[in-house]
Amino acid sequence: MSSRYNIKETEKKWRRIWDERESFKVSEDSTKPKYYVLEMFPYPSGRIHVGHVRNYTLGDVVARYRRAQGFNVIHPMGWDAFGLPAENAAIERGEHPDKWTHENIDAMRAQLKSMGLSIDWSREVTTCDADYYRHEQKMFLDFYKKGIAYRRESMVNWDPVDNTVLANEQVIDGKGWRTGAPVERRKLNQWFLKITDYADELLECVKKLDGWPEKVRIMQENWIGKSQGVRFSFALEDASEKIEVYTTRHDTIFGVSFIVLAADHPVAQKLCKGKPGFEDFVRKCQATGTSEEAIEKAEKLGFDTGFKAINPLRPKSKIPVLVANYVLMDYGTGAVMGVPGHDQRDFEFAAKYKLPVLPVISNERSEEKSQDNQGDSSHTLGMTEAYTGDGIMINSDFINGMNVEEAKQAVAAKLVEMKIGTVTTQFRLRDWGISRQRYWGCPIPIIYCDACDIVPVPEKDLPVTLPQDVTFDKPGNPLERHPTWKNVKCPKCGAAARRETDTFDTFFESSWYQFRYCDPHNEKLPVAKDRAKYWMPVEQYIGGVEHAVLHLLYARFFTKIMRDCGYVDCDEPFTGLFTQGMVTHATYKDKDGKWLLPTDVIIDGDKVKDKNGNPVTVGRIEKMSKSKKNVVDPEDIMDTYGADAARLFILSDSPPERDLEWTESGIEGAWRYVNRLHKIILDAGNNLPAAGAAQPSNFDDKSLALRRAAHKAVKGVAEDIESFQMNKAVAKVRELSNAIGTYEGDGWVLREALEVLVKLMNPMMPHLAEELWQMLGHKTLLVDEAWPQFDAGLLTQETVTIGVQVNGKLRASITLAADAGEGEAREAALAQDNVVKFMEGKAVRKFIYVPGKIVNVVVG
RNA sequence: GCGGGUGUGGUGGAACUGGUAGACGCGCCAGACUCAAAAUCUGGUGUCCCUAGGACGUGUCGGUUCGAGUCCGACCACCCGCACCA
Repeated sequence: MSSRYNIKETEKKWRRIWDERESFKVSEDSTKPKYYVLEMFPYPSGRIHVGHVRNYTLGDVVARYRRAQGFNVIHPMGWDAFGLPAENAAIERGEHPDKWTHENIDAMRAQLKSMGLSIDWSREVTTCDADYYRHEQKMFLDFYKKGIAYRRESMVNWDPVDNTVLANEQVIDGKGWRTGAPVERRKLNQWFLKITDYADELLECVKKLDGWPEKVRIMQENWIGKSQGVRFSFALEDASEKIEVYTTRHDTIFGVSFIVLAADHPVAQKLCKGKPGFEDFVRKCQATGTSEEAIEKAEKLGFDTGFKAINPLRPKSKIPVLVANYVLMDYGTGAVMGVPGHDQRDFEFAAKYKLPVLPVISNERSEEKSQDNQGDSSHTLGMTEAYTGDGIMINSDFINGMNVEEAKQAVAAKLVEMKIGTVTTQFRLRDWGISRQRYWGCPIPIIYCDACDIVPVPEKDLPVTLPQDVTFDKPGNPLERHPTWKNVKCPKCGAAARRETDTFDTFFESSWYQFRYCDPHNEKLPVAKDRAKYWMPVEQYIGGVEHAVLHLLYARFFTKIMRDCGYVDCDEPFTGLFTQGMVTHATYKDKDGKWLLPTDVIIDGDKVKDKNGNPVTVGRIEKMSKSKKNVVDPEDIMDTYGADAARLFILSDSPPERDLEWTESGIEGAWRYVNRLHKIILDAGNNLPAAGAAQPSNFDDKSLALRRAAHKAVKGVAEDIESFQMNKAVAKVRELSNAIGTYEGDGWVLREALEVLVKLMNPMMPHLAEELWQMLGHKTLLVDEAWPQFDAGLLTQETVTIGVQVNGKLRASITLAADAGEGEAREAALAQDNVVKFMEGKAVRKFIYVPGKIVNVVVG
């Protein structure tokens, strides 16, 4: 007869029961308030990692808690199944992406199920299946009809050896990851969605998303980057071309000392045609990858066109025109006015190419260094950086003496009056490029015909499915070289035509899956309008901060264009958002400097060795990654300690928004606690009155104290879960179980406390809670039980102990009635020996009493 | 480079809107049980001087306040994102 808790069997048993009773299957129910809990769906890489466990545990706590609160909770799961890793697996191991992906999904589904998540698996979606992606092909055609989707040229990373497009991730130090060849920027015709048309709405709405973390809202606002500025042109001295620039710092127009153009700016191309060295320079510019980071970090390079531009407000001054690698044609006008005195990037460029610095805003530093600079200085005036703050305009003609804001107004007015400039609003946000030159994605339903140009695939021919017979033996897109797939007849004229061989960016799939879960088997529509109306928006979305900008912005945008195409009646997909931190682990290296898995390391006190007894170096605690081998396998963990212990540990130590350090001792501690809880109920079992027995008429002090603890926990745990402070919720559950563990007294009170405990721990450790609920004699399932109610009368304290300070330093503490007045507090405080001692006989100058908080006696 | 964040004992963290810093864990120490060990249970545990008590203490430096982990300014360290990884 073992009384020990059989974790594996018990957990399996409850999962089977939930499954049999379809406990988590939901449908629309107008009698109940709905609650939509969604975690970012996983990419099916093959195995779940601890980051997934954290994500889905957090969501499950919320889902189970809301369900106990009486909500009709929808909590679905699916697979973000298109993407690069499947193609890499195909290249490396010869496995077909479809097979590889579906096998991974099966493996990961089993792993996720073993976590005991309260998921409605009947709503599972897989984005690489045609019954999912057919709907986005239809939506794309609608976007095209409405002018939201369009085609234009844009830059990609090009590997000149493999003759293939590289993802930014595949560019390492400017070189292709497989070939090592220097990457080039190359122009390609690609599809875009006009997210810039929605910039204003996306900006205005994000400001109102008060269920989102402030930091994410700020990041999105900055990403959209609305600015007010002026667009105007510089004429050239010896050429008829004009150079249009956009600037938000038109106040510094008298400080312009050069103009820079993008290498592929039409004016640059024209002016420099045939100029010695220009072709080389353009090639050098194109040698940087397309990522903003790479461009910003690259050494600034310039090429003098030899031409001079004329400052429209100071026609006498002729300023050099250069071509530079830090200006991009995609941004603004592809030309920038250089103001090295007041822009750090321009300053660095000027310092390197010995361009003059003309300070036009006075501040302490510039006043010392430039007395009366009239605009022909040829040095940096000893300045070490640009001055970007406010100040008084100097060396600036009619705006001298104004501050920055006044100067902006005056210059803008002047340029408008002269009819050479316009005041404009500009966004940093660029249109969303959705074309990918890859096989494993959703085909773009477009046909190119020599006669009819761009022809949408007729709706009756949807979905355009991926051909299965593809090979990955050569670099590049297999669709491109498929013998038959791309050759079709033009739907309009019947002539020979070609399919688009690009596929969608995988952000396309993840931009609307939240809708698909509401109606996952609908064959006609992405989602029926009324179903979306019932379930949307998502009350609680949970995922990593790494998605703070791109995925979340695209999903918000997609919701708005689906709305405008008549699919749904929803403005914002996610009203509540929580961004979790990473999971980290210590790193280990053997004596040869090779990374070691935590399971290959033996820690004995402060000695760390490998399996052969060789010393191991313990490195920094870092984000779990395969490359550093500092990973633990959730399946191993759940096998050894059970899902509840894994869930508990994930929740207990760190606040969810911060990084979580996975430790062996931590998971062991959680496991011990799971067993301890089981033992507490087991020990109490026989001494308890039956469930539902009558409440005694009065309680002794000990009983009252336990009741207080239980009711306080009900309130506290609910508050903590709602504010996502799961670590505090766990601490409160532990406090309650500590109080129960030391309690000896009335059985009714003990049962009350135990039942509260079991209900409070249920969202965190659902298998154990269900088992304990049964051990307490209940026939119902805990998943169907309501969250306990607390008695507010048990939460108020009659007396409080507060600190007494003398001149701000704590000297004593006093216990007072909670509603004691200042007189009582003063009397009690001044009666304390230690208070008298530190007053040193001096008079009370000020007496501060904050009821329930503190007394501060100020003397001297 | 630009944008966003984090920093509290040996350790993960707690501290409500400025009011007794260290809840709850992990680790460690001591005790109980045991022939012994493991497991379990009980107690202790910021540092220093150690005396009932005191001094110091929330990344660093400065400020506001009767009172600062919390507010303000400057700095340091580390982390995340940067549009084709998802």
